[in-house]
Amino acid sequence: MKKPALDLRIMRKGVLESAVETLRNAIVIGHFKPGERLVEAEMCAAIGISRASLREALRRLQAERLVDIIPNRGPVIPVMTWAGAEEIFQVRLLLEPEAAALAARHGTPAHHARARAGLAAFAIALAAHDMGQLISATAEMYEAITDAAGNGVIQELQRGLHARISFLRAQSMSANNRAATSLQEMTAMLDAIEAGQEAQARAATQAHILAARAAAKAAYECVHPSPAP
Amino acid sequence: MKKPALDLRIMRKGVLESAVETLRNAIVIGHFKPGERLVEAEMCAAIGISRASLREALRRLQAERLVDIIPNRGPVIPVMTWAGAEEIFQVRLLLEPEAAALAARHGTPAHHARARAGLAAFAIALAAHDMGQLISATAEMYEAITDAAGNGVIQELQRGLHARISFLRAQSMSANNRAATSLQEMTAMLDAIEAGQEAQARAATQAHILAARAAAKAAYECVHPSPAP
DNA sequence: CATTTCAAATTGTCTGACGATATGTCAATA
DNA sequence: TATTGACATATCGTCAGACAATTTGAAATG
Repeated sequence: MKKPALDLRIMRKGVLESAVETLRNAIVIGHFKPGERLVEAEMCAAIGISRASLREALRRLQAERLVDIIPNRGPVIPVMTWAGAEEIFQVRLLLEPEAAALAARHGTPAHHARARAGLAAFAIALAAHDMGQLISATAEMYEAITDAAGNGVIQELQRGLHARISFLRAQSMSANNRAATSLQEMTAMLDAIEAGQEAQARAATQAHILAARAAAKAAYECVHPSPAP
Repeated sequence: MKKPALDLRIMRKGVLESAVETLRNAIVIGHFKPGERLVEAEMCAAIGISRASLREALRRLQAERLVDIIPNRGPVIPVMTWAGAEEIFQVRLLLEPEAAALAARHGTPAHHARARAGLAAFAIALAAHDMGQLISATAEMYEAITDAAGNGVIQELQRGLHARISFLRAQSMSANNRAATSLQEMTAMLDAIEAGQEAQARAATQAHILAARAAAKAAYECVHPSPAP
């Protein structure tokens, strides 16, 4: 009994783990511009870790497709074409309605509460125009839903897909009043899930994704003015 | 003009990249037992690279869920429970029939040829009882199909899911004469895809996955005799 | 037999180094 | 002027070695 006793082993993350989270968050939030290079030395200094550790972190993010590591050029924030984004929406269209249906069938009150909390946070962030919170609240809500669905693989894939289009989401959210209608759609999803109505949950989720895709496309084409050489 | 001139820059993989492939292959083939620890020092010696490089490789594989890295214990081959495998089949059931349908719609003769070649390799490997070739041939065929489908995200996810259950497949293939019937099912898939019959391609793929799941379950329960404490 | 203590094994992280590759600069040339 | 070539700089790829922290198995102890 020589240890400080109060070390409940909770939250003992190593330098590496924190670096991954820090970087992932920075990328998802949009702190780096697409195409921007991440010079290793600079990152080391910024985060305060050694190059070896940083590179390990980058490998993880590379596998998550959150950074591109170009041989002999180093890490780069990937540029997302609209075609690429559309592929992701296409997959979301396959996964998430199913997840919603599963959640409607297997969800517990605890899950519903958590999802509602996420939704509430979303509403608050919406009023506060806090883009960062908006995104993390969305993530939390989906986390609760996929948790309720009971399929860890879907959850994991969903997480990855969302991360990849997060900055697109940020744009489409800020543009228009997309976030407001998004709130309504998500509310409909949760309503159906809580009511245990699988078909309706599926439909609501599908509608939500389609709307999100449309908004994202609009936002994308706004930022990327259709070029003509 | 000091370089060997004939180095068209094609195929210039670094130590790291090759290490990832080597390890991934070894794991997928089943060269390591589930739960087995991968001691870094040993791996370095075996592959012939530095610890730094090895750890970077392991991080990639960790993100792909092909190794578990337990804090202060190091890399471990993940143990796949049946529940986990079933989750994967559930997701495959969502992705692959759709991919087959897309392939039926967009596939070109070149794609079909490649898929057929993969299938042929599968048949050969089947006759030769070469498990390794059996797995890589399957992978090649699916690669061609998802390529034809034209959705890179589906392809990437599919690749990852297959890798994860590959060793399970190895078991179910060897057991029974699963591989033989599998060959028939895959032939049916390709037939439908080449004929451009979307609905049929979807159905055939679904049937194939369901059969594979059943076989995998049988094989799993055979290896893991239902325990009773 | 349960518990404590200790030493070996292994990981987490850092530092420093060196060749290889890419990219920008600038002069020489057609 | 535009193209080419040569050089310098920045950065990456990879390695070797070191040291503290942690896990773990075994010996020692009560």
